[in-house]
Amino acid sequence: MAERIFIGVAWPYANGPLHLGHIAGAYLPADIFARYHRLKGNEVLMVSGSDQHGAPITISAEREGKEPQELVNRYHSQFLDCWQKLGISFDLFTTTGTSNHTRVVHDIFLTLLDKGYIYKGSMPLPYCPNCRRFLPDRYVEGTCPYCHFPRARGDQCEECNKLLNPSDLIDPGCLICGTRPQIMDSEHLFFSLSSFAEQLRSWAEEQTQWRPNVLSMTNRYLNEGLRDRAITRDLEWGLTVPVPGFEKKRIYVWFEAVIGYLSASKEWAQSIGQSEKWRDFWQGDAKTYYFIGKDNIIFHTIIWPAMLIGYGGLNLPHDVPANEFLTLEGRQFSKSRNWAVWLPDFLERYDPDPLRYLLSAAMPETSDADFSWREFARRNNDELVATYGNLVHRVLTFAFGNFDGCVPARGEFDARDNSLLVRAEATLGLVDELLSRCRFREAMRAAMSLAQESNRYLEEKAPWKRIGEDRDGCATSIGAVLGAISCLKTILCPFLPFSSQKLHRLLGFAGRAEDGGWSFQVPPSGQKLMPPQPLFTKLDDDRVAEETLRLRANIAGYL
RNA sequence: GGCAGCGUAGCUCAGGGGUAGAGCAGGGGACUCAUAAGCCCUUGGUCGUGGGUUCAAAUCCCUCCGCUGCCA
Repeated sequence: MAERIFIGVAWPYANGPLHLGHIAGAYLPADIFARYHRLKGNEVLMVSGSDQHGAPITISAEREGKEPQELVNRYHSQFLDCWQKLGISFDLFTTTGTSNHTRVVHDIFLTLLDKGYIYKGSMPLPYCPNCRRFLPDRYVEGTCPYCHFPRARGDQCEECNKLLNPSDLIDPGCLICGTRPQIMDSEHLFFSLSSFAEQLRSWAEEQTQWRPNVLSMTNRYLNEGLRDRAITRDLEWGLTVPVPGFEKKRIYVWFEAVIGYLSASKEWAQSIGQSEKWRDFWQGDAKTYYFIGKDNIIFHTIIWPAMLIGYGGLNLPHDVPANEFLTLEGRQFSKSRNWAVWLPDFLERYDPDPLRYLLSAAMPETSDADFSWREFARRNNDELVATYGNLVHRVLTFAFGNFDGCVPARGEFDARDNSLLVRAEATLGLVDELLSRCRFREAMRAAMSLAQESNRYLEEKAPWKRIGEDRDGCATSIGAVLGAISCLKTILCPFLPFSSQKLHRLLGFAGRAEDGGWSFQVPPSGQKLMPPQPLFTKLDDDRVAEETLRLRANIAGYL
């Protein structure tokens, strides 16, 4: 029976390009999961969008002398381009800048206000007497009390990474004019997170499918006690507050961004002309998954669920398979230090599937994982090319050259032939089970071990020897191994969609590799093969050296 | 500073009270269809340190060291 699967993916912040850490953390696993479920015949809705509001955007824009909207538009189109090139198959990738989003956010805001979950209060905040405005944390700069870095921000010191309050800073100043801010009370609206403590706790206790890191982070937060949070800010850039007296304030970005999952679903439904269709994915027995990095866990297991409970009538997250972090050559990715492999840059020079392979095989599922160019080249050359790519190539060139470019007519399978095909079928089942539980690394390993088994089979059958003495037996072996390869094509579809499509065509199939669904498609005898081409190419050591040098050159400019 | 997690073969990691595992790298071999790829065999580790519980600890508990994250 077909299931309905909603997949929400973290909303990238539109003030800078994406790097490989974002992909490994959320976008790739979400896409693998979505493609897998579509292959299974399930109905999938995968959405996300650019997060366009908040102080970091206005600061970046001011630094570049641009309007926030201009900056945001640039990164949004860059994101779209990256999804297309990397094969991240969103059903909709929108933005928080749509009128639809505002409408949905205001609806939730006003409903929570009506129900008493949002209330007025005041808090002491830095105020610049010269600019005559309250300053968001990031608009206060001063000397870090810990490391004495002279330009620490009011929320965090970029030098030593300590979290700060504006009042911690030595000699604080307004980021815009430099005037020393005063502390004044400002009226804001608060979300009564504490009202949901009991409901959240009993709900979280039932979520045995969650990963240990997600469970422990959530429990720790619940145990510390939930505090109400201010959900408005003294900013101009952002969503308006639909409450009289708050015309000059804006909704705090984390509060409205998570609502994007719902507003994007409604926008998607509109776009296909069935405006109520979003309900299929938010109500009833649809399952809801959120793919995010570990820094986002509590927003998806505490805050967003609290908002959903408060609003009522919508499904809570079924699973939040948060990944740990990807490091780069052993160090944290850092935007401010330019220590990163930027995705647009990467995709200009490399194909998507080798990256998808590496990040699947070394996904930071249970602990942090490291990306290095040397490891990328090694896994590409020694695993992807040598084990899988070469298997496909050696079989296809042999079949194409010896059997008139067709899948040969085969005889009866013997025990060995059958054991290979049984193994292929079993791998299809194993990967199915692993992917349904979001075990990506293990699933990829299972697929690769089928490729190894196929190579082993070939050594045993040695069709290159038998072609002269036992042409029929040889044809049968080639038929069996073509079956195994065809099965691999399907299994790897979620991970390596581009090369699976290429292999689909090379095997002589028409249409799309996904058309057959999650099933074992054996190429029929007589099917015309395409002239073989390698699926992947090797990366030589010079490329590794060149890329590593490029990385170090980038960071050198910032030290 | 508080709280979690991690530290296992040269590298990347899995396992998790009962004679140490995988892939890759290293060494040897047979083969040649294939992107000098693939296949077989094989060398590597007192499982971070010091204690404790147990008949038995890499696995449980505590100390310490190192790394990472969350919170202040």
